[in-house]
Amino acid sequence: MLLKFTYCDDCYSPLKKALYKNKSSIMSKNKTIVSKAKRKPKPAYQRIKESILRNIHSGRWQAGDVIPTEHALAEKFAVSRMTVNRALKELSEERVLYRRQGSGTFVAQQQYNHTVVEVRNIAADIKATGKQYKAQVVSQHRVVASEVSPPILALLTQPMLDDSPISQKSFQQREDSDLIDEVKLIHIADGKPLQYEERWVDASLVPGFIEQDFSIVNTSDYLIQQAPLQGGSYTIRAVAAPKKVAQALDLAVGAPALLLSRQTFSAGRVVTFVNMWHAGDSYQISGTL
Amino acid sequence: MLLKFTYCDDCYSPLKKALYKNKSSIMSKNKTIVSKAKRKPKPAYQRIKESILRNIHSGRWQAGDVIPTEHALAEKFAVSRMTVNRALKELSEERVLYRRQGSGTFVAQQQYNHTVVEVRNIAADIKATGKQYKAQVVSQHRVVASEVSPPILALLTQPMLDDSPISQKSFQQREDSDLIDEVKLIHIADGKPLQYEERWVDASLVPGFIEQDFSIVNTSDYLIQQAPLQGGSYTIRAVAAPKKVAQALDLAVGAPALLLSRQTFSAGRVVTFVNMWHAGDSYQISGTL
DNA sequence: TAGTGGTCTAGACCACGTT
DNA sequence: ACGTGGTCTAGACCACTAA
Repeated sequence: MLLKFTYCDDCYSPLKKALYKNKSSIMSKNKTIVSKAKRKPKPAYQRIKESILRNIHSGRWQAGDVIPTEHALAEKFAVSRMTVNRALKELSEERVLYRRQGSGTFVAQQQYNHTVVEVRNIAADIKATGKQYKAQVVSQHRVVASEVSPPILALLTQPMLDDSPISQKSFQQREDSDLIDEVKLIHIADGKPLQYEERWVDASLVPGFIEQDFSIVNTSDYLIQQAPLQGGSYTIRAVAAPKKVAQALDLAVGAPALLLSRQTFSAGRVVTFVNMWHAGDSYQISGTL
Repeated sequence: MLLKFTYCDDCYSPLKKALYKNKSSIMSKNKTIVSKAKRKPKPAYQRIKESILRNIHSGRWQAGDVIPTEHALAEKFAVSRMTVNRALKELSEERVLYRRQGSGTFVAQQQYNHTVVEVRNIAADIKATGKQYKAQVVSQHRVVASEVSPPILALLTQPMLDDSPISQKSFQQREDSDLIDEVKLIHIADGKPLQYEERWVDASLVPGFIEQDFSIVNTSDYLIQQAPLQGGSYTIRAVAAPKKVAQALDLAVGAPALLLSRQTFSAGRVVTFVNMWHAGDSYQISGTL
């Protein structure tokens, strides 16, 4: 007699049930011999995830399809619902599945077009490569809001993106008399200028900011210490280097520069806005997915 | 008499215990009156997360400090250990904490310098904004590897990053006679060219690729369907637009362009390498953190 | 060896969507 | 009304780390 187990790649559960049944203590003593197999038992939720991924990659489950319910999978894999729940929750965090309460769990559209980039602390990055890091302060002073150029002031006043952590409405108007700390500095690796940083900080939110020596203290590090940051928005653009940037980075005016701009929020207000300019030929953002 | 509840921001648990105790059915009937308060009860794990975050932001718990054990927190918040575990697991996934089995749970270094960027499918993005999307195929043909320019061929042969999902060593050499599919096309939104895409594909890994009509089928979408992608590497740079790009995007030669390059891997080989060029003044990568 | 986190159970009540 | 996922319990065994 032949048994076919189509659709059931790996539902076996290596002596799980027996082990966790604290009620079945009768048989537990004389059965422990059965499986001395040394291979580390992969966590059940992992095996479930892998099985689901196989079903998707093989095409058996197409994008948009409903997959079996938590109850059904729990029974199939002979595990508790919580374990299945963990597998499904992680897969939906990984955007392989999506879940709708009351409806079910579905296969998501495959989206390997999504690229996740990580932009890091430049000082730490330079030091990590073994190069000598130096920060040169170009200017550093406290001004009243009315002295800040309107486009910059706007970015200190309202979010630049619609889906920002803070809604436009909840923003409060800035007074002309508000104090803004302004710092401009150059980050240098082995003598080569790598980044020109222009930063504006709401002085009322980070009182001691302008007194720091930014050739020693990293601006971001200090802000992170002082203000409980809640989120931020950023943009990455390729721009023609304006004169001030060209001078700072030792470039020709109009040369391509990578500009990373970032707003950071705390307590419903913009704590800081920063422009980070990089020479196009000596800086890139990279990573893996 | 005065009771002080220092260090205990929100350990109260809104009638949780009673509700879940199916044993305490004696008192359940005449006590339900107590809290008709309509405010939606936030999940317990959320309240625990928020409490921990407050402890960190207030400076009570410093980076590197051990925080109370799961058992202790479970008791403090009057919840089960699994619930505390969920809160701590999520916070460590969010890099607020880190955990070491056998040692404890610690406050991580705050790293809001890390910016995560998401680059998406441009066709879908354009359509999502309500603009009319069009793809114009510039060229499309199959060539032997020896005809591909050496720098491009290298990117089809080996990973461009050290921390790529595939190690350099495991890479196999490419034969001159290997077939490469090459496609160049322009992505247009409401008549304005937004992206110039140059793509090379290992023809042996994606057989039908070159026969597609890429004015209809998105290159990435097709590849995702055909090959089980395992990962990728990318770089983002600001470059001066070369002539071919300038023509395609209607730019001046040398104008700043945002270049996103990406390798994608499958089965230990590079499936595809793509250069995506964008006019600096009409394209930006943005997001929130 | 004692204490930590990692995983798991076999139930439970609830909010939500579909019918 | 019913079935789905969301959350939670009060235990349990295990692997790991440190004393």
